[in-house]
Amino acid sequence: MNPTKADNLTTISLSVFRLNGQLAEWGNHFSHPHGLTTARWQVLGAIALAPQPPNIPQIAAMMGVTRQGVLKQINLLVDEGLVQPLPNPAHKRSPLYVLTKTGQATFGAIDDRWNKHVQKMAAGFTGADLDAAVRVLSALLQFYGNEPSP
Amino acid sequence: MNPTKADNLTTISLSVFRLNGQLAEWGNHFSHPHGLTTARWQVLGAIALAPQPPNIPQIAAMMGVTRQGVLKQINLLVDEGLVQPLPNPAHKRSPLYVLTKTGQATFGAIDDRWNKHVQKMAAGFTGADLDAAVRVLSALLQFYGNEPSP
DNA sequence: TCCATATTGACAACAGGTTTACATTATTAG
DNA sequence: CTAATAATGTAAACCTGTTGTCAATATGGA
Repeated sequence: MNPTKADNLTTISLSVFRLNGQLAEWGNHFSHPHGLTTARWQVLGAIALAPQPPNIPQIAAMMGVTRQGVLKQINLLVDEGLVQPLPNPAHKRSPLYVLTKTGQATFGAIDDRWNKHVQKMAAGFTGADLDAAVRVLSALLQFYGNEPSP
Repeated sequence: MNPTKADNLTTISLSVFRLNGQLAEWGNHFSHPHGLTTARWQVLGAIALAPQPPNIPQIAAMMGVTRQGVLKQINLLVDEGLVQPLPNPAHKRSPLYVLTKTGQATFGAIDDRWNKHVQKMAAGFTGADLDAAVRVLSALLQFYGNEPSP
């Protein structure tokens, strides 16, 4: 008998756990030539793609993690010279963060490689399947992001 | 302009990271009344659903994590009386693990609740979308599980 | 049988993240 | 303006998982 819709939701949940681990490991290898890890790459991306220089809580909100978690990576990225704190005129204790010249070059290079990678991968999928997967994952994010568990 | 297939793959990748965090947190709440965490629940499930009592490396392979990671949870589950080591006739140092009476009752109860949960959730999705999502995630698992990153 | 190899458990060190807690700074209500 | 409240940075403890390392046990080929 075919899997029910409920069975598929279980499969998807388990796949997310497993794929998270695989993606994080793959990302560590992928970003290693640039001197990054998956975590630092994501923080770099959050800063690079923000419409305005963000502070730490804004980066955390964008990534869906806690500000304390972001803090560790930010401090490392500042030490490494990829990210630079700007004085925040609106909040003396909460600097805004921007990429340094080096940070921009690094993120530009890895983002190019990533885009080439997904363009290659995309050939293996139909547009309809990818659209459906985006719909399903977005709905799950919406649900589990708001639902106070029973 | 509509997102390209490559854009959707990027969206899916970021969604997996974020959904992993949300699911883990939700699972901690969901399993808390049973005295479990998401991690222990998964280990319990791996043992419960194995066709034969597994040893630690087999559980790790089933879950896609390292045997050392499983070891920590197993030792806790044994201490809590949910899991029991059996002497392994085929390998003196590698016991097989089964659920205790308590472990079976606990897993049965939480698995029932989970199944009720996904059955409710399933109403919000079309069968076609869920099938497509399973296809996409399975293909990604296949790819990232085998690909030595460039 | 005996030895090289692989498997496995165990432990330590590390990475990434969360929670808790506290001090400092902004914001807002009164 | 002042006092309560919220937001933020910072640090420490913990959870989960990884890698690296070692010792003990199986396994298989000579």
